[in-house]
Parts: sequence; C-alpha cells; structure tokens
Amino acid sequence: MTAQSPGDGSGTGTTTIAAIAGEVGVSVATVSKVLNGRADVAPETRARVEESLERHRYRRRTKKKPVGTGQIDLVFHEFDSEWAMEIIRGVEAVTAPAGVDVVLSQLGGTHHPPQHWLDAVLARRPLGVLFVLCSPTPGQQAQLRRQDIPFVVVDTDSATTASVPTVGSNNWNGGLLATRHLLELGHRRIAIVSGPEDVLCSRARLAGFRAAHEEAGVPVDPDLVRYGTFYLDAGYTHGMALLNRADRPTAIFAGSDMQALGVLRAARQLGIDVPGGLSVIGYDNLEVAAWTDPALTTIDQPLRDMAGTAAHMMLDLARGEQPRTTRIDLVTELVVRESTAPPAG
Amino acid sequence: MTAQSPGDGSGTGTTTIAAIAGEVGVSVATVSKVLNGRADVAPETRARVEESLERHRYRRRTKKKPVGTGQIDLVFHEFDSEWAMEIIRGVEAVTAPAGVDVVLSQLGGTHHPPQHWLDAVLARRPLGVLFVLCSPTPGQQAQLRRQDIPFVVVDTDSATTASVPTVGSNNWNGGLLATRHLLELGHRRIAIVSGPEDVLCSRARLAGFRAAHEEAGVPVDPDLVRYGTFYLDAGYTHGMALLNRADRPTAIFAGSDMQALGVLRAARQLGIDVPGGLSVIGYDNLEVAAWTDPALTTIDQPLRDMAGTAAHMMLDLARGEQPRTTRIDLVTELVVRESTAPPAG
DNA sequence: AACACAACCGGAAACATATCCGAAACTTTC
DNA sequence: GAAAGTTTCGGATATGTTTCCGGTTGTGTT
Repeated sequence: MTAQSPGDGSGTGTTTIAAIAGEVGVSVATVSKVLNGRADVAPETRARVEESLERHRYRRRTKKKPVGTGQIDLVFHEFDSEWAMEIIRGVEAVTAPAGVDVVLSQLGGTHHPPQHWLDAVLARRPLGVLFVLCSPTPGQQAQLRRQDIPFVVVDTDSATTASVPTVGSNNWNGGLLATRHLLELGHRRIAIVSGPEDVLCSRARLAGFRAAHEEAGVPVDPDLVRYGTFYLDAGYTHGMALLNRADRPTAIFAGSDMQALGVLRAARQLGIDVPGGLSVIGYDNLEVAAWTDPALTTIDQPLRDMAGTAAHMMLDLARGEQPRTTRIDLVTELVVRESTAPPAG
Repeated sequence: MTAQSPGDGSGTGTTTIAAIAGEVGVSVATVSKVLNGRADVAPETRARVEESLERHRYRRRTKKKPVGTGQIDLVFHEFDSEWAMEIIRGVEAVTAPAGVDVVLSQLGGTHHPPQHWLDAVLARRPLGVLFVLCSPTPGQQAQLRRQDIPFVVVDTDSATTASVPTVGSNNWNGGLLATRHLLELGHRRIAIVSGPEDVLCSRARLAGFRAAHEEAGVPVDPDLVRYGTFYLDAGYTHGMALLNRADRPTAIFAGSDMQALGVLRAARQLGIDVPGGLSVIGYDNLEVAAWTDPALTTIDQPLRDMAGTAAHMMLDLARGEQPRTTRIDLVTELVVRESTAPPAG
C-alpha cells in the first residue's frame, strides 16, 4: 500500500528493507531473513535480495544494541599448534576483562569461510568477528557491514582492500632482519623454507629475504626457495631435500619455529652440526624456540600483542568508535640464540 | 537436463531411488521394494539394485536433525600450550558437525570458577559446559543442574562425586607404565617431577610411580619426588636441582612433555648425555615429543579422544539421553623413543 | 489352444517430509 | 507512539518414498 518508489536514487540511509522487498517482489520478512542469515530462504531468492541490497548500499537504520555483554567470534584458518594458542591468549586477555565471550571456530584449511558459517554468525549477531589467517570474501564483508558487525583480520592471508581493518606484523621486515643477520654472519648460500605460497605473510617474508640479498649484492638461487606448510614435517622434508644437495646451503631460514624444528631434525639425521655446519633461523619466537638444542635464533613476532590489538580494535568498532588507524603492523625483532653462526671455512 | 552420470561422486544424500532406478533400468517402485525387503522382486533384479545402491551409498532422504543450534562452554583451568590445543581440536571435531559453537574461557589458575563466571554462563544458557582440569563447586553443580545445563569434567582436577560425569585417562596406569619401563631398563634411582600436588592426575601418576617401585621391590627416595607446574621452566628448575645432587638420579620421569623439554635442557647445560647418562621420560605425547633431540620417550595420552568423548557425552546429555556410562577413563600407552636407555655402569 | 496361476514389475495414487514464503504478532529504537 | 526490523507460525509447493493394484510374462495343466 505504501507507494514505494523503487530505486529513487535517494542515496544514503533512506533505503528500508520494505523498499528492497518491493523492488525484488518479496515480503519484508524474507529480506530480513536474508540479512540475518536465516536458513529458510531459497538460494535464488537470496541472491536476488542480496543483489538489490548491494545495489542500494543498504544499511540498518536503527542503531546497534547496547554493548557491554556479548560475544565475539574468533575464527582460525586452522588450529595449528602453539601459534594459535598465543593468539587465543592475546584475545582472551582483552575480552575477558570486558566481559565478552569468545566463540571459537576453524575453517579447516580454506582461507575463506563457507557461506553457512557466515549465516550462522549473522544469526548469532556477535559483537564482532576476528579472522586469523583467513578473511571474508567481499560479498561476506558486505553482509557483515550491513548488520553493523565489525571485523578485523589478523595476519591477513591475502592483500585486502584498504577499508578492511587488519592487524599484522611487519613480515617483510622480519624476512629482512633474518636474512640480513645470516648475510652479516658471512653466509652466501642461504635457503628459505617459506610458508604456503598463497599466504601473504609468506610472500612478504620472502620479499624481505630477497631485499636483504639485493642490499648485500648477493644473488638468490631460485633452487633454494621452497614453499610448504608451517608444520614440522614440511621443515623436515624440505630440510632433507636441501641438505642432500651437493651444493647445499650454509644457512636455512625457516618460515616458522615449527618448521625450524623439522630442519634441525633433518640436520641431526644427516650428521650436520648446527650451527657449526649449518645455521638455522626460525620465525615466531614460540616458547619452545628457547628450549631446543641448540636454542633457536628466530624472529620475534608479537602474536599476543597482535591478537590483543586486534581485539581492542574490534571492541572499539563495536562501540561505534572509529579508531584512528585501522591498519596496524607491529614490529618484528631478531632474537639471536645458538642456532646461527658464521659459516665454516 | 538431468544428465545422470553414473558414479558421479555426488557424495552423500543427493542420490534418490529414482536415480538408482534410472541407472539399473527399473521403476522406483521396484527399488523401494528392494529397500524394504519385499518379496516380489526377482533375485537377479534385487542383486543389481542392491549393487547400485551400495555403489551410490544410498541413504534414505530423511533429514537428520543437527541437534539444533546452540553453543557449549569450554572452560580451561589455564591455556597451557599445545596440550590445551589438542583438547580444543578434539572438542571442535565433535561440535562443528553438530552445528554447535564453542565458547572458550579460562580461569587463570584457579580450579573452581568464580561465581560471576557461572552467573554469566547461566544467563547465556549454553547446551552444556565442559570443564577441563577444573570443576564446579558442589553449589555451582546444583545451580547448573537446576537449570538443566549438563556438564562434563575432562581430566578432573580432584576427586568428584560419582554423580559428576567425567572423562579422563588412566593416569595411574600411565605412571605405572613409565616407571616400570625405567625399572626394566635397570634404573634404581628414579626421580619424578610431578605436576602440581593439588591436581588429581598428578597424584594418580605418582601413585602409579610408587606402585611400580613396590612391584619391583625398589624403595622410593622421597628426595627424588618433586612437584611443579606442567610448564617448561618447572622441568628446567627441578631438573637442575635434581641433577646437581651428589647422588643424582639416573632417570627422570617428567609430568609432561613440556617439563621433559626443560629437563633435557638442564641435562644439556650440565653436560649430561641423554640417554647415556640420564634417561628422561615425558607425559602426553605431544607432537613436539617426536621431534626433540633425542626424541622423547613418553606416555601417550589420547587427549583428542578424551575431549571428543566428553563432547559427545555432553551433547547426549543435552539431548536428554542418559549415556550408558558417565565416567570414562581412556587408556594410556608407553611410546618408546630415544630418550631412555639402561643406566651407565 | 485355452486356461489357471504365480512371479515379477511398473503406473500412479497416497503418503511423508522438506523447503520456501508471507501475514501478522512482536520487539526495538528513536 | 510510529517506524523499522524480527520472529513465529501456518499454508502452499515441491520432492522423495511407499503402497495398491493391475498388467505382463512364463509355465504347467487340461
């Protein structure tokens, strides 16, 4: 009955779900369901509504509900080892005092959440979402924004647009520091066992690795650049392959401390002394890194701080405050222990 | 348009009896009869249909209910390392398929949740609560029961009444196995760096330790029994103290793999070879245990299974089903690697 | 050759759910 | 209190499954 001129180009904030419903030819109830990720909407209908919502830049007109109590979602690419635990600790340290609960999930390998996961989140209406080593697709970002659910990406897996708040660490700098350290020790054949090729932080570290070489005027042997997972066995496998070469490297820069442990084991099995015959440097500075034999030289990545900063930022966003800056990189530092030394000869 | 390619790897639930009928070349009625064991189907036809059904993994198209949506609380005594991560993984593996979210929290040292924590939980009305290495007080138990919120205690911190559902592992047996292994190797002066004295599993392992000694007729030197946290530095500190004794032990049984790493480091610093001059055995069988130098002999505790079992039990309770048994202990096993050997001399 | 009868199969109605949507009641926000 | 948005509930529809019943085929009998 309400004569609703569809697509009146009115612009900001005036579009209601009734207008959308009118345009698409469905009821307001259906549009509401789409917005809230309810299950009982046909995919085809959902798509049409989504399209219209997107086109009209729909935003909720009513303000958000009071903050104070509530919960946030913390979603991991995968629960890998101590690394994830540090993130959890960092988040908890911020959320617990605020009386905010943490809902945990993992995507099990993929870097973008499946739609049904997002639907569940929309239905639950958390204060915000923290993505770790994974990120929502542009469409999913739009869905979250429409419902005023803020999100922050921690240690982003891929280059994101400037509008996406992220907290990371300076991986490029980390790669630079580690490599520079090895070069300064006199190494000239340095291998890198990087993380997965499709993960941004791996690429950034590799870029730092190359930059350090360039800086020192040392060429990078492409044969000495390897990609793998961040796990122990990847370090072992690649370590074995690298160390069995005739022209084996005198130093290996591992993509994570876990990988470095794998490299150490490979060296041990081949009877290569570390750091005498091989220097090994890790990344992350997990607690175990200080307790290995030899203790691991590594790049300190302030995981707890990163997670805490991200959680703070998200809570600010949830309160409606716009943080000064939404893209933060914390500094990485070199921690020299026992696993690096000048090359033999 | 319904191009029905046979064996298209369609996965689960998508195959209908119509598809089967089409493939085999019979009517849907006939397939239905085969499924329901009716008599009026020729044996030869029946066989063909059954073969096709088997191949397509046919399931009757009745939607299984996913428990409904909801969330459970997973509360830790403390987020310690990889150990906690394993528990989280085990729980997630069960809850995620059921569409249940996990809300995480930790008590930060205490073994009983503070009242305000419980109040928050009660207000949230989760499907259930999983306590790890901590437990609700009797009063809190009553509150939870009043609200029909089931709870399960994993690896209980203290002796609980029979009415409290628990999932643990046979710690006494683990202590026995570890100690027996050392005794069989010929060790007579065996130290134990146990977990905290007030934690049940520590006491159970210690009891197993004593039982093995008794069994072998070897006295336990009370000076060689130490208590500490489950962390790395506790292992290091106690390891140092024990190994600096004039009558130092020839073997150390650590309360956790992390502690064992600390002991290894202490031995290394003192120039004691493992396992030549000292045998070390850990507990938990974390992933790192296989990658240390030397690789750690340890007791395998099926943490993931424990957590999964507990989650299952809790979900059953939440559904109103009474599980057959509410007190489960999973078995522990000895994993022999490189850190144990007969004593020198 | 005609018939009886049983075994076997399929058409289609009956039945059982799952899916999808909107009206109306309800809640929240200003 | 009105507008915006959400939730509940029942009905319409579509789809998968079972059952009834009649048709076809083959075999044995007269």
